[in-house]
Amino acid sequence: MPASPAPSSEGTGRGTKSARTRRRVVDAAAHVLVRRGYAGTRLSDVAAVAQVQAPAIYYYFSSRDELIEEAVAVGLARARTLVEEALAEADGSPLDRLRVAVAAHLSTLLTHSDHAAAAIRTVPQLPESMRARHRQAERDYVEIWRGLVAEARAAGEIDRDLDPGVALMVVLGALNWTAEWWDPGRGSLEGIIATAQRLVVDGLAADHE
Amino acid sequence: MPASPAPSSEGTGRGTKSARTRRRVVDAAAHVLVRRGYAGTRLSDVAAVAQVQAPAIYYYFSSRDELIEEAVAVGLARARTLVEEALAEADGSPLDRLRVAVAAHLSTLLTHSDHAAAAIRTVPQLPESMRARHRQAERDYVEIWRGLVAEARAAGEIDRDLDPGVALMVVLGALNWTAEWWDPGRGSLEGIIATAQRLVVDGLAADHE
DNA sequence: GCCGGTTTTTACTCTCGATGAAATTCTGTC
DNA sequence: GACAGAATTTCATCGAGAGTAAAAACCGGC
Repeated sequence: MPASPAPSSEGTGRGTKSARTRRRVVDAAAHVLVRRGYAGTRLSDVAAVAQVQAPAIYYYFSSRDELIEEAVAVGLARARTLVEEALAEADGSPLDRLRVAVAAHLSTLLTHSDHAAAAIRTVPQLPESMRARHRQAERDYVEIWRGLVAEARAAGEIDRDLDPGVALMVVLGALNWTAEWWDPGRGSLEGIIATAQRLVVDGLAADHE
Repeated sequence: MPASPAPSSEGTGRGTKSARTRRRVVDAAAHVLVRRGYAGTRLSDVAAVAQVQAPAIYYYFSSRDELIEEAVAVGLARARTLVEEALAEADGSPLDRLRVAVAAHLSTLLTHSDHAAAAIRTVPQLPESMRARHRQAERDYVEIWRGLVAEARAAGEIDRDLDPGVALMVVLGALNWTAEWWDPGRGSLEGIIATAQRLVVDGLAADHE
């Protein structure tokens, strides 16, 4: 992979130089992970993106897997935090809160660097041990959503005929998959969010007659 | 990857022994592709699943990439064929036809071996040259869906406020992502299909008051 | 039970990429 | 302006996995 200028926020942030390099490496790992998958993520590529020599990575991480695991974990944590923060400020009906979560999830996924995307799209390829450690975090995140759906359902705002568990996964799928095709050329982020919100809410909403 | 009994239809089918071995290899490739991604697909693993020695693969394919490309192409072609067949028999409103397509797409993705899933989930990781060749086929497939949405829209059955292109991708995402989490333990295939149909159609449907 | 073609195997090469180790350059401190 | 530690590099090792080559096993006629 040809060395490219290095994506997003890198190097710019606060902290010691060392801390910034470290962040650059993790960001680069996420960047490569999203495009090449777990097995395809070569340290040499990560290094090129982060603008260091490959062995330098070992100053910060003791193995390739450790780096990858951190990149993935950071992504999920970030998504979760942003969604929780957004929800904390949201009042309104349960369906409104769902709308807020949809927006937060999408904007994290599509703009906040490649971390969230790496976390979400790479997981299935991770070796089992790593995946197991990740699973709990994943479950926790889905739990937030499950809660939202449950509230909405309790409030009678959700179609009774839908299996809430399945419906939730279908909805999350719709959101997650956007990372697969969206780029700013395909329409504005706001446009996607609006479309997704409408689709999700109308899809879930209790019968409309 | 420990040699496992070999998935689905393999070896069973019609044709000369040679043809059956070949099919087994392609099926095995799809099987591994789905779980490990493009870079993670080792011929030794494919061979183990197909129950041959790794070099035997070279009797049928001249390179690893050629094998992978075929596995992916077969998957997409299969999905397309099944959806087209299902649509050919479907009458009813445009939204009904969409429902039919949703069912066909999902059942291909979730049951007809790993091919379709490999085709859909692996593509983004493929090296550019291979991907380019695949892109056209992919576009053709999406075109079918675009047509369905357009018809429904023309018939006034779809919410005018939705951007049809974006909405379609969101819908396809919801369907494609199911391959990421579904297994028979999570509910019946029919259950998923029903939920997805409802969600998709209600999500797209023209305003309901 | 022998033969030419087909299919599969065993034994071997070659390259790439993770990682290790030592050498080198920075950086701030006195 | 020399020193201790931090950060990073260059050089070297090593195993894994793609691909090759030649030998072996299999298979349907005869």
